[in-house]
Amino acid sequence: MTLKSGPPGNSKAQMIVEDVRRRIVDREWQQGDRIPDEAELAVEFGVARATVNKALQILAEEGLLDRKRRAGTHVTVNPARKATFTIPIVREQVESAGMAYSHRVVAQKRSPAPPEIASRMRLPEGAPLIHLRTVHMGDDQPFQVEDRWINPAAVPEVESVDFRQVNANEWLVRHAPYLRADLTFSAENANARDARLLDTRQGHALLIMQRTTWNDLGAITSVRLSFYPGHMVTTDH
Amino acid sequence: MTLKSGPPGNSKAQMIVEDVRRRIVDREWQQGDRIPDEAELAVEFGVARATVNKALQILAEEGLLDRKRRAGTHVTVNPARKATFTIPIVREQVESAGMAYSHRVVAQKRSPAPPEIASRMRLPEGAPLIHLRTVHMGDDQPFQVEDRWINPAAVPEVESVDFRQVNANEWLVRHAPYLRADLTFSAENANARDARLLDTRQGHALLIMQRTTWNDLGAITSVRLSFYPGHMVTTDH
DNA sequence: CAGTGGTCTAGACCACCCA
DNA sequence: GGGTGGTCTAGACCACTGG
Repeated sequence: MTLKSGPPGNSKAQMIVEDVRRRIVDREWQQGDRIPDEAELAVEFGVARATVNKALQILAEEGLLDRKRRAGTHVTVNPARKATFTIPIVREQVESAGMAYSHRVVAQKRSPAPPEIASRMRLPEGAPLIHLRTVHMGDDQPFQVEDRWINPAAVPEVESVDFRQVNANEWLVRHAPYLRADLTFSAENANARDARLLDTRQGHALLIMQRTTWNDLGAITSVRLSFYPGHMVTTDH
Repeated sequence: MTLKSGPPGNSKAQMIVEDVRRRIVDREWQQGDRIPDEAELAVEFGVARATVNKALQILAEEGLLDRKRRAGTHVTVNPARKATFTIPIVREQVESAGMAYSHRVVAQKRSPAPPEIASRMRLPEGAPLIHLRTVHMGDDQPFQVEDRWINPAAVPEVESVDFRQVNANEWLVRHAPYLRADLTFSAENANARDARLLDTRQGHALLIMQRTTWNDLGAITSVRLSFYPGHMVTTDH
């Protein structure tokens, strides 16, 4: 068999990905089955082994295949598949919804790390940090409350920035690339301050996204985003 | 320069990934800068161009680099980076927390698709579906409420399964591989039924995860998971 | 149109690990 | 020990697009 030229999957590797995925979805190859090895598939598809290898690695990353040396390639039994989503930049998010973006810094001060933040950033309790609280708005309606801690030890230039004038989110994105990030979703009832800042009722369920980033000097920033009630976060397609 | 053999990054491509990422984090290459082309880097690192290509493609997928033919490779200006997380299997999640898993099917019946579900599954309103409501428990405490709609048109075998005996989550995972999935996070105040099933107060903020999957025959299933208050979902590292 | 990334190939050697 | 995937290479041709 050769690759069907069908409604193009573009590259040969991509076409093999789609063909193999289809065989799995159609249960032609069932969960747990061992599939032919790379050399056989290379002959079947009429391509080099490296091309088959690339395709199967993509499917393995997706979680559809399990690959082991000597044991061969098997269809995953419990395909606990992965989802990806893009970490949004608030301003772009607001503007892509057709609204005018603005933000307001509610508080900015130096402050020693409280226990919870220190643990999340893996810093000693009481480490000197900068604490910011910002409201992000679309068409002057509150959209998201940002509660951010920044570690000057990891980003020395931050000392001289006035975040009342520059959006912290974007300044950090441009000046402090990170190596590693943690991201957590949860839900909380709006407390009095959240409710006031978001212009909503106390007790309303809020989607909370917490993110901490690190570079080689340590934690850069830890931020807790509270979204306006009803907001949804969706994975990429 | 050749690759440092350092505290192994394993493969050459992976070492190049780490070296380039470090140059960006150290701001040796700044946002917007054009970096040397593949051929130059291949010489610098002492490897074949294909190896550099693989490394740079990984960094481009991560969102750190922008690559265009003829224009070359640039450091992304707004690195809206991606996060991935693994879609959990409830039972494994409970058991990995050291608790005994059990589940209870609260309701199972055939039911025409209500408007919201039909739209989410891209089916005509009123399409014949199977509706399941299940409570998942750890050590006999409610952990998650699952509200699931299954489309027999996409998974004919489902007609003969008794989900009181078999966990729907796992049965589907094993018998109905999917091609595409949607995933959405939001927060809602517990309604009376959620509160009763989760053994908590009405109004408590719940993290909601909604997922819909498709194969080539159409939507397979759409499920709405309500987590016990305080639950967090975290990305992979 | 020419420089750059995208992809493929044939071959090679290696690393792992099951039998 | 031997079969399998993991990776690399040198070279080639192509596709896109910026100058």
